[in-house]
Amino acid sequence: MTELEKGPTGRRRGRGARERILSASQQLFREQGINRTGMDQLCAAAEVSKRTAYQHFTGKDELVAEYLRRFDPSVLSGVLDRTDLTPRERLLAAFDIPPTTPLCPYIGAAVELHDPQHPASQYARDYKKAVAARLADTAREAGAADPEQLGEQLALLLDGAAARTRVVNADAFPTAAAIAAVLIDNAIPATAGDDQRQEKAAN
Amino acid sequence: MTELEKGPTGRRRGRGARERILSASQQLFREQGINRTGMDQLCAAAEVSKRTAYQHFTGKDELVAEYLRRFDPSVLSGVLDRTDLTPRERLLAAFDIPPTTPLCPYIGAAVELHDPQHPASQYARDYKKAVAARLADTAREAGAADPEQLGEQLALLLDGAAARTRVVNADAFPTAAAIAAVLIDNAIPATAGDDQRQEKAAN
DNA sequence: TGTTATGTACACCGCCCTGTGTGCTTACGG
DNA sequence: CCGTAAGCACACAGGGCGGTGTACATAACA
Repeated sequence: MTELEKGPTGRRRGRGARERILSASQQLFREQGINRTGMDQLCAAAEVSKRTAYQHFTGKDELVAEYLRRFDPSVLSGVLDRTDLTPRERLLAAFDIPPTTPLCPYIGAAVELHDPQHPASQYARDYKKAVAARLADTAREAGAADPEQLGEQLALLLDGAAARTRVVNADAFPTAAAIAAVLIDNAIPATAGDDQRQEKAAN
Repeated sequence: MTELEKGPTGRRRGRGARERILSASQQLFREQGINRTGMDQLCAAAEVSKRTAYQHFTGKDELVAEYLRRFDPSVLSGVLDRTDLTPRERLLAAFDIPPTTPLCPYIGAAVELHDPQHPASQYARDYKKAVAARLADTAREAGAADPEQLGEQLALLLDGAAARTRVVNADAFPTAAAIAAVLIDNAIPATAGDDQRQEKAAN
């Protein structure tokens, strides 16, 4: 990526600086955090002059908010939209995250910025609610008795796994997946599933 | 508080500056975060000269680490040590946190500092493991089939509730408590409990 | 009483941060 | 080919940060 594709729309004549900036943000904000990544370093990594960066974004705050908006299609939605899996399998697949992912950036942004009014914090809040809603949708599709509750529970498990992985420095997603399996099997009436019917002590 | 009690041990002749510094840390680090709280502001709040602060702590890093060490006895241990509750009730009581608590400071520190080698991060890691161990002990006492697993699961739920409460800006501990109830009832064999024996679909 | 540990007041340093001002170069589109 | 918008290089402002040096005040204890 970042191979100076000048942008899909045809506008912007030069070499797409904005894309490079956002691409570098993805990497640096994840690796180092938001507060510990200066604009100088970020512009250097993006091979963009600082002046140009501030012509694309009014300030770091706006850049951070825009950086957060670049995760939507990729992370979770892809899993929940897969049609080759049963709804129950999709819910469980949400916990099969590759061990490379360091920490949910939304949690990181909310903690680092520490201001609920910050646009990035607001977006993080919206996103988290949207994830819970999507999980609830899939839960409903899977025949859960109380889809909203199950969606909220699974969202909490995802957040817990992300946070605990960060703090303890060990992958906590398998534990979360085990809990999710119990919750899902408990929430789906016995008649709902077709092939997915193990006993609840899946361990 | 902060009424210049000169310290219980009798040592330290002046007015207890160290206590005031740590007391102010508790408040400011929680309210504003670590990175967003400068030493100037902290010293002003503690009514302590900056020079004195740096005579008590070699640097901000050491102060942060010491600040984290001031939670141990109060937060969770108190609940798990209560003898007037059954082990199962104690496990559930861990999720009855007052809505005042903003965020688990250990998660906040680990995210803000962003360096696993930082002494405060290491202490946060140790503490989180200790909490899981204590939960496992209580789980064993409650007769759980796999106490370590249940302890780790409950710890993950606590972290998830804390993180999600912060991001979504709404209390997530009731949801976590509901999950905990399911897990506990699933993990404890039917013959173990005496009075604590409801069916698993507690909802 | 005097010594010493403790705390204070205040100025100061160097660093890095976000953010700009100015003038120059490049690439695209007509 | 030229005009213009996009990008670049560089220096700098202004401020907050962590941290220190110096000289002075006070409290505890001998």
